[in-house]
Amino acid sequence: MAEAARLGRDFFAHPTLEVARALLGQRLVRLRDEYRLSGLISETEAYIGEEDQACHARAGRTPRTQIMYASPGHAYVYFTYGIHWCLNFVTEREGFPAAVLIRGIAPVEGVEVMRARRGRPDSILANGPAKLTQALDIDGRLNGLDICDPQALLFVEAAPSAPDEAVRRSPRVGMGDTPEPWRSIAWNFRWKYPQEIFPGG
DNA sequence: AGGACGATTAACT
DNA sequence: GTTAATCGTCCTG
Repeated sequence: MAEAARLGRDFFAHPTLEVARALLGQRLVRLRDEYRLSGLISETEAYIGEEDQACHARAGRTPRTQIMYASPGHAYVYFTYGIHWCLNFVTEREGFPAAVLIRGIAPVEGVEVMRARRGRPDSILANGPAKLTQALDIDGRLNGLDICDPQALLFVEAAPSAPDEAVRRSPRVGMGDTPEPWRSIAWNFRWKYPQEIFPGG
């Protein structure tokens, strides 16, 4: 089976809500020396501009948010709660801070390695933003990576998009004291894929 | 310089 | 449902 095409910059150079929706079903791939880890993206969330009071860029350009102002197709990997790493892909255009948070994947390749890394049941191997980064060995070393670079060891491969009837939209998770309308706006996208194919989604 | 809190998770009761 | 873990980031003074 030939390697599928990596998604290029054009895929990410669109309105963030469109990119977040289009990513459902695409294959997130992490290459290591000896093996390949991958999964189909099952949940995403959009963070759009300095006005979005849930977006890290609400504070403007800072050392942390600088990468969100880069050209689309860059990885924004941030550290939170003193423990966890979360993965985003920069969208839209250079100079405008926006990104899609990857919140879940359905493991496909390297499941044994993910099991070993996570030490948890398969049903909850990678169904959370900080779970998938642990399963795929993604951390701050990958912050700022251009995932459209053909040499990159983290990228997204083209795959059939999730069908419309299986996509659900809801408010973003973990909004805490975020003011309205940002707290309740439905910028979370989830693929309700068949349980019999990928338990735990 | 100090403190509150976080785009979370897992282990409790 | 509640809470600890654990520290970078950002805001206040």
